[in-house]
Amino acid sequence: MLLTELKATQLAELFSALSDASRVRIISLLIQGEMSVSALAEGLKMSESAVSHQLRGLRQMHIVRARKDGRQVFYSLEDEHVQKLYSMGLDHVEHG
Amino acid sequence: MLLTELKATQLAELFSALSDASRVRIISLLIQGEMSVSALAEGLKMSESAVSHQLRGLRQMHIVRARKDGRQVFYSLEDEHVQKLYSMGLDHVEHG
DNA sequence: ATAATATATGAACGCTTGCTCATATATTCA
DNA sequence: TGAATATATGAGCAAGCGTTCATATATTAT
Repeated sequence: MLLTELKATQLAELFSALSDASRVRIISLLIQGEMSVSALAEGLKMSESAVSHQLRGLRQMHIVRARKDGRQVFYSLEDEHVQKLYSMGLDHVEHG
Repeated sequence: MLLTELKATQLAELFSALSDASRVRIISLLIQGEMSVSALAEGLKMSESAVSHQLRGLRQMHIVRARKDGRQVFYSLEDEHVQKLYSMGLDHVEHG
């Protein structure tokens, strides 16, 4: 069926969330559970600023959610959709 | 589990295939069956050159395959993986 | 209040991307 | 052979992206 330009754009935006290695790695960590910005930065060996910028984008796409606790902010996946896309993609990359 | 940088990059490349509205629309047409470059260009109201450039990228990612017949080249999806990602993404975009 | 810590934000910069335009290659037809 | 058609390709350009660096904001501790 023919896609409207709007839906094509929305689909492209959704997949854009996973179209960068840094974001993929952020999501791979968040799949295991919520994590603070600095924990993500340390785990990924990225600057906290770079991580924060990426998280902002993911937040705006409603892919992650932020929970503030004291001066830390813990991020987690907003729903299971992206995780499903992630596993399906990983499966494709690993086997076949 | 922690992703290697290599796999994160491969995953990002895979999702990049669907991270642009033009490519999403190309794939939405190819899901219905193989199509020539000019038919794609007409259906999508894109220049044949733009379509051809995108098809080259998709070919290099092994997402589409080319079959030459006379002076036309018919493109089709190389396997069902991308189609599965596409439907899952579309599902997410359409019903929440 | 002041300092220290955690995160967010804006500007700037280099890199990539997707297009157009011109041109090249391949195939068919007259 | 020469013209017409279908696709591919390369250069160039504008827009977008991901980072760094400097700075701002919010929270906690002294």
